[in-house]
Amino acid sequence: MNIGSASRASGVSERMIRHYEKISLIPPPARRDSGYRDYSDADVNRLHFAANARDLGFSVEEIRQLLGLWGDEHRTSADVKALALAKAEELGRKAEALAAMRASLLDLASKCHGGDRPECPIIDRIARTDSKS
Amino acid sequence: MNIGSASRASGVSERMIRHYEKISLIPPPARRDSGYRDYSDADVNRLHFAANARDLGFSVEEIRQLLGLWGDEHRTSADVKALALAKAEELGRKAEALAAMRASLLDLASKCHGGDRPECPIIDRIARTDSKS
DNA sequence: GCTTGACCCTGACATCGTGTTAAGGTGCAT
DNA sequence: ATGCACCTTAACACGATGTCAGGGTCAAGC
Repeated sequence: MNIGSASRASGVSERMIRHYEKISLIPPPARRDSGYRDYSDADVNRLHFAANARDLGFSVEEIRQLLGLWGDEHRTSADVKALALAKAEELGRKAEALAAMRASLLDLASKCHGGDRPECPIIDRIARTDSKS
Repeated sequence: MNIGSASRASGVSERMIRHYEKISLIPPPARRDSGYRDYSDADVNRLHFAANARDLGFSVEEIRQLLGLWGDEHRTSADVKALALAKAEELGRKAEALAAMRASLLDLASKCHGGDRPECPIIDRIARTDSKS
């Protein structure tokens, strides 16, 4: 299977397939005489696994860990669970940070009449030297 | 004022002050005979404004817009409010996406006993070809 | 056989915000 | 005058991805 088909079958762009190969996230596939990459079904499954993990917010290095655990006879489900919970906590922290920024902006906006005069508490607040609200 | 003092006074790292100058986010400061950058209080205020906006989650290009509005005699507070509300919405969308990923992970983890056996619904789910839960 | 268009190859540059490091010049206090 | 803290520019790196350029390959239709 050529890279284009593998890309469509796995949901990973051609660009990223080549990238994952370069950083050894996936093993180099077979090559035809022409030099074209030739992917097996197992290769495509691996790519699909990576795409799914990426969609769950895992970084490339974490995907590397997960790929190592995937199909490892000696893995324990505790290993995987710990990874998932740690990632969940990290995502939670990021989401909270964004929500806090959003709340600050909405608070500022609520104090701004929004008319065509220049007075604007948003700008005033951003310009303040004593940073905190 | 040298760049180190300006950095401490504004909360922008020296690295980023030079970067902001290179991308014309801030005007080039005066130079001493030695070539050292020499910042005025106005320069520092501008940097501080940028730092505050950055902390609120604005991108460099958005900070450029805000700097244009800051001190613009003809600005309307509606301009600024629209920018703030658009940014708040964007932050909200990002936060929701992270929260959704987090929920998926927690859901998977709750179905994983976490013991020392290899059975693991997390891995099984990530490996599935029909992506969606 | 030849052309055409779709596909593939590698390599390089861009993004965004920031860190780090290297190799050198300056300013000031002892 | 020595040393240390500070400044200068420039370059390379991250992480994940896009895009472009300049080429080779393959299969189908003429």
